[in-house]
Amino acid sequence: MDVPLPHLDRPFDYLVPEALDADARPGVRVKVRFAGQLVDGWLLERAESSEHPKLAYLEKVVSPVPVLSPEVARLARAVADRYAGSLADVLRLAVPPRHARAEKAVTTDTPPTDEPAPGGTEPDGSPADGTEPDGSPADGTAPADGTAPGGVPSEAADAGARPGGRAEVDPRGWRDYPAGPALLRALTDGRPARAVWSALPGEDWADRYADAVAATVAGGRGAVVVVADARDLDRLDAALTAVLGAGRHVRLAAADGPARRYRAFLTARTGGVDVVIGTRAAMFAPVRRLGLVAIWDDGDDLHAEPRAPYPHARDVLLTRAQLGDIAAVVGGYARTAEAQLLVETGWAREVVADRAVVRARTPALAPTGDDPQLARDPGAASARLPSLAWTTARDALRADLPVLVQVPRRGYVPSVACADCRAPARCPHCAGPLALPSAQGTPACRWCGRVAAAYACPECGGRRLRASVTGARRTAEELGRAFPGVPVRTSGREEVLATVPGGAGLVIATPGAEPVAEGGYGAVLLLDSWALLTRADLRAGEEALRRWMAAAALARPGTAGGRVVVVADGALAPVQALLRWDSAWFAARELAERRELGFPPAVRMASVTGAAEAVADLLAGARLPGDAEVLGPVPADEGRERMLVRVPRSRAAAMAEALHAAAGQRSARKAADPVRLQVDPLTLF
DNA sequence: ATAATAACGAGA
DNA sequence: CTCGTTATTATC
Repeated sequence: MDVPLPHLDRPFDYLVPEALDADARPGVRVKVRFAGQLVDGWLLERAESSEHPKLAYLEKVVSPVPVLSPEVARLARAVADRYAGSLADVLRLAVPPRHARAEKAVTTDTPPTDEPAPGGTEPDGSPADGTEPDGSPADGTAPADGTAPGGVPSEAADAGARPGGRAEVDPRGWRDYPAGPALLRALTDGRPARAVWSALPGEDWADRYADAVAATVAGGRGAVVVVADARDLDRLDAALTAVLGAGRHVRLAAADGPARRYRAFLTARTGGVDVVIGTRAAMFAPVRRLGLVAIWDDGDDLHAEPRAPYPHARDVLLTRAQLGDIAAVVGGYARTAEAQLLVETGWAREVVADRAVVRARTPALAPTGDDPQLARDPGAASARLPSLAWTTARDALRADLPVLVQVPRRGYVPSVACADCRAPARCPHCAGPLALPSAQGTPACRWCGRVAAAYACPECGGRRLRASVTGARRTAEELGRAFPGVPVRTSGREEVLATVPGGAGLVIATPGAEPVAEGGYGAVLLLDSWALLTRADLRAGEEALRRWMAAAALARPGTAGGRVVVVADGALAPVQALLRWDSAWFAARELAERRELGFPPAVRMASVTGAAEAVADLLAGARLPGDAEVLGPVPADEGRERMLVRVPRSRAAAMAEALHAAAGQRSARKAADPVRLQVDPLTLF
């Protein structure tokens, strides 16, 4: 039933009239009379009998095309359960709106097929097992030991284990990673390998993903690859066309428009192609014999769906892999704490290069203080640039190489940090972030609301606090004036450049919009790091490192003259991780810290947002697990407030179910005030 | 929205 | 105890 009300989140039985018998197959859209009115629905299953005494008849089959495949139906149910949401909400995300003309064009003579994936997907079965995608138990049972169910096999272990002379695929660039060739072989052999991939600087990630897809296709299976934005999609699209040839894959992105999107969706659904790439709209793409799901740059917040129930592309893909014995690759230049958890629980193996290879590929990286007084060079002074940054840029331009300058976008909420050592100020009680309600006010926790009157910095004992963030844009523009005669290009919100030519030139870009330079940049300057590092966000450090690595990865190797200057204190952990090009180290540290503080992904959290009484009402009705902690309330937008519920990961399913049931009780008695439920919200503050 | 069902209370 | 009325709940 296509109604999002949580108390109606279950199947309903209807009689199928004779006339609709042929068309009424599982997966079609239908219209039924429900509570006196016609509503849209999904035909999930045909059955001989029903428990229900008096049934109404199906009103209409909207289209005979069974757009909802059994695999996706099962996935959608699992995703709804994980995120305390309704199946109808997930299906709205999973199946794009129907476009009649596109449907006519695609479904001329290609009937959809529903063979289960070789891993054994049962149509309409209950969840395969109680394991979360990261290998931790969903409830109670002991965690799996080190033997990963589908880790990347070692070279020795799988020699000769391949079924009858399957095609070999050239591992190409995957040879740079010791576990790379084995990963590709596993994909070709149809084994559910699971990898967390740390890409080398300068790596052509799109080519590597194209290789992985080609290996999967060579083994007779299909693939879904999700990227964050249109630019990454274009790049992957080109790489796949080069490797697979044209017409072997489709792209699925909301930005491509309703008709093209639905056409691509149907092409995949009807088996016209076995490979779907796209933005997060593609995470539910129906693919025959799905053998690989992959995501690039899983730390990008575009991977988080902004519509209920707010699923994250990485988690949807991992759930998908888990349900269907499907291989999974989570890749990026930087590693997220979530990916690190997959590695540490043994659910996935890491695919990383040896340190020697990393060193050979990495540009020369250096930190510099952000004190412009030190700048002796007149150009540097006028640009308010640290001397090292200025000379590095000048040298690259003299060598006729392009220079990339990364400048954070304006508009970050300034958080409060220690004025002496600049450590973010955290609540002594719950470790939430402190904020200043007014310029002269006392700092208060944005989580638990407690006032931290006598705050003392745990790092240095300092008692003074400061709010950071300085004018970033202006610095970058002045930079252009510091190098007269050099062409300046900008890439940002309005206009995003995909590539720039190889000669001398300045490129000023906001994070995520850095163009690829032909031959690589001679220098990359990472400015105003404080704006990134002091953001009031749990992921500030991780996010800063991710953005720096994405920019630094575009520089030439140090051996070819590539240099990166980060204007930040070299002692800070994210800066250290950048200098050593070791995001695995940082992710492990980050995850350990979050275990300590009780933050995701070490625990599962949910936020409940709405009018104060509504939030209290929902939580009062929720039969939460005994070890659940309720934090808050803290003020949210528009006079609403927010509470956080925290449980150990082993109680995640129970918490989601309890919250969904409580929301159901509220909607059943038509409680007017809406309450927003978010499991693993992207921002906790 | 509407029908069923449960709850309630007045009158036989 | 029964019937009619009203609140509640489920909605094939």
